[in-house]
Amino acid sequence: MEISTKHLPADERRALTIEAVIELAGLQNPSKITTSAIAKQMNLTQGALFRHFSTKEALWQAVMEWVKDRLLARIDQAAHNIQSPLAAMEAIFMSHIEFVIEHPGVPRMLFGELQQAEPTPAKRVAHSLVQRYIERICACIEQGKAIKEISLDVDTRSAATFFLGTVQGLVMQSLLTGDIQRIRIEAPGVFILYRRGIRG
Amino acid sequence: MEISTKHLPADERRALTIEAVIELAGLQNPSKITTSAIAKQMNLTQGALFRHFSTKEALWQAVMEWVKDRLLARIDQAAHNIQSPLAAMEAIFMSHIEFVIEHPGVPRMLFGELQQAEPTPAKRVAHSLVQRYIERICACIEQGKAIKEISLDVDTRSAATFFLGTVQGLVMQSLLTGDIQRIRIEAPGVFILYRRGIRG
DNA sequence: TAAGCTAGTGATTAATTACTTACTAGTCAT
DNA sequence: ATGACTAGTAAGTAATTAATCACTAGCTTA
Repeated sequence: MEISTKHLPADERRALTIEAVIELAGLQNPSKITTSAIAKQMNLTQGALFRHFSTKEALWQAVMEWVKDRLLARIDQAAHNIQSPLAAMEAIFMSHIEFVIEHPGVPRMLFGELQQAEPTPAKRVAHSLVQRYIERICACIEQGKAIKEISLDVDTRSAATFFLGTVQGLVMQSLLTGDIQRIRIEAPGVFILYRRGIRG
Repeated sequence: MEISTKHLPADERRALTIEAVIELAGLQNPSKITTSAIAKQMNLTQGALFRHFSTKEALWQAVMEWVKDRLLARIDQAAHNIQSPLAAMEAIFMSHIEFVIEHPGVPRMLFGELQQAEPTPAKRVAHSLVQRYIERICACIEQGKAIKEISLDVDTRSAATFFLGTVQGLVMQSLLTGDIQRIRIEAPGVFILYRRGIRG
């Protein structure tokens, strides 16, 4: 239909810009994405971007907020209405993996942003995303302990960090093989190992 | 004694340059380290660097080679003379953690380099480092299976990826807290979880 | 001590980058 | 249709970056 229309309303253009950044982040080092590259990706001139985002930093912040909202919503929905904490964690794990497969640039941006020396606005958002994510995993683990599904001598916080590290490890693997789809196949096996590690 | 001597022999200067890069990588996003910043870190003019490295890319390759040699040597030595495969893996894990604490820039550079779109020389080296690392972990796991220390229904490759991911997760945690030392405290607990996951 | 080489300086360069601006095309309400 | 507003263009700017170069200080050896 309307492929590559010029003159879009501002909010649509903003949304498209964010998507363009996330797509590019899947193809190259996120911290090397230039405003020219973003503009090119969406058939726009470079200057036009600054009509919608006052600075590049503001754009990155918007991107991280998009990521935060979507990812947290996704895992919340995945865990919704699942009684068993362990089963909820498995659902969160798998939905996170699906999210990463859809948007391979996301974990790369997250990690890159957390590395930033100065506390940029985007880093702040990334930080709060990870913290909230870990809080939710911690809550599952505590519930699991309460009903003896999870071993009491597991350190909750360590196990939650470990959970996220597992995803990160799968992402690293995909960077090595260059094949993102593979992590969908490997993920269940890796989650089994994780579950055996914390089970009561 | 000889603090900040000028006019060093070329190989000493090369070594100091590599160390300067690794130190800076612990403080800021590795892909944003400029040649000026490196020179400043070692009290040298920017142009002088190019007497020792033909391009910045060549410098990065040298850095990754330094990392590869040191890290592989470290884990090999850690596993040396340990009979039990599981104990060897624990020794490798802990020595890797110690290495990361000494050089927090290293895992950040590794991950960043693997993200590079074009296959730069540095990326090639990073790639081979990770592959060799994983091969060694795979070998331990296979040995462990042979003597029933490790469960036979564990997928060797997944478990090896998982091993590295665990380290990566701890690094991520340190980026969040800003405290590298903390991972030394958390590491043993996390390894216990890992071991429980694969134990026979 | 003088010659010869090595390593460092400091100024310069071309390319790239985020951002600006003067102008213009497209859209929509009246 | 017209006018007002919105979004896009294209050219430009200042700052930063990797790399170069002419020159020089300082070891080393004869």
